Amino acid sequence: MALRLADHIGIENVSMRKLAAELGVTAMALYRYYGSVDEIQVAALALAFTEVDTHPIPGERWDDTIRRTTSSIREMYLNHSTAHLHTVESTGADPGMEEHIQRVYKLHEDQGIPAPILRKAWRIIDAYMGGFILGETDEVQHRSKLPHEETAETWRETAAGAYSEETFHDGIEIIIAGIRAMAEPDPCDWHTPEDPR
Amino acid sequence: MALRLADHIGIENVSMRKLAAELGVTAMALYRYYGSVDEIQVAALALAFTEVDTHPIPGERWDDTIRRTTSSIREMYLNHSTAHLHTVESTGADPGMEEHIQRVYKLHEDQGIPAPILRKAWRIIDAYMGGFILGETDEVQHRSKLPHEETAETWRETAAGAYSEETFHDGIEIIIAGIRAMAEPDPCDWHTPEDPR
DNA sequence: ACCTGAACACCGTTCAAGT
DNA sequence: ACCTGAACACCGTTCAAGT
Repeated sequence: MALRLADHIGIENVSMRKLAAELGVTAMALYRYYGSVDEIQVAALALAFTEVDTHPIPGERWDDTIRRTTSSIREMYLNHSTAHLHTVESTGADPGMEEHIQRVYKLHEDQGIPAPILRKAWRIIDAYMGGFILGETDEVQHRSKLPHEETAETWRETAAGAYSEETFHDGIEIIIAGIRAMAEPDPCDWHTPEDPR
Repeated sequence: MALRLADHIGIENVSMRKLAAELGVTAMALYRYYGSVDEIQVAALALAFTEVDTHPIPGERWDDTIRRTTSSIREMYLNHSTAHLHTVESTGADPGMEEHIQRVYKLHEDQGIPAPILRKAWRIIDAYMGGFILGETDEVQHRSKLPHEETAETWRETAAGAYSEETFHDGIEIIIAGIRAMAEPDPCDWHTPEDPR
């Protein structure tokens, strides 16, 4: 499959010809199933997203759901860091990605988060995740070939060590705090309903 | 120059051969000045970043500095939205980008923000900016060719309208609020010093 | 010093042709 | 229905050769 090949050589190097060769077939045969090489890329990305933990946990609080799902997404990208999935330009309009977005959205909707809060929270988390993953996978990529000076200035240190699990959670906590501040005076005790049956 | 050509055809379509033709020269001549096509891309990105407003304003408060510089970066990317600069993979290690990072970092350092606060704030803002710009420029790109259904479900609406000036500022405000919460009980009255001369 | 031409090893995609 | 071969119009990059 395209994702396995991407793990080996990077998604940007998955060409019609190489993928076809891997499948023991000619490149042109792939056009029966995918319209272009970009379509194969977003299909591989959507497949990777099926590995993300988005199942509902009865009684789970909304902020714990955010911590769990965002961590799972980050881990998925790290697991496939050699595949450079962050370089895939997904419009979000393709069916595989839509399914994932819808699943997470429903999770929070069912928790009873008011729609305007959810909208704003969604947007900032989406942007933060995208940026963090972009930066972190790039850094994982280039870390080894950096000069790694001991006498680095503070600003350089900050820019270079910008990505780690701790940093990721710091950001998520800041955002959760910001959402609480935004929702005031709502006590924010939204949570996944207990299993009704 | 490469940036002008990128504005016309998109940076990902700026090839050695096309750029050389534009300059009335052969593609191979460019290798005297740039080692590869990727080098030309980050040079174009660095050039675009010189358009960003990062000058110090005596007396300006730290949060206003954040609002000003982040807005300016976003506007720069929007001004060059046809160039798809967000697709450029910059390691941050190239001289042009380093200069920009250093300038903004010093701005906040001179305001007296404590180093640990600045580090955390920098990281989350960097990630948020990266993700927002990635999402917004992609959306600007694909907006016209989306189905644009009137009967869209809420989740789809949220994902689609995720990027606008208002949304951008909402996110920045949430982050600023989060930084204040993180710094407590510090009153956070950091600001650019008055001109000493 | 600076530029060129030809070449190499690739791409994505189309399309008529095969079974 | 599904796959192939050949072709087209591109790439980035190398390198010996020109002035």
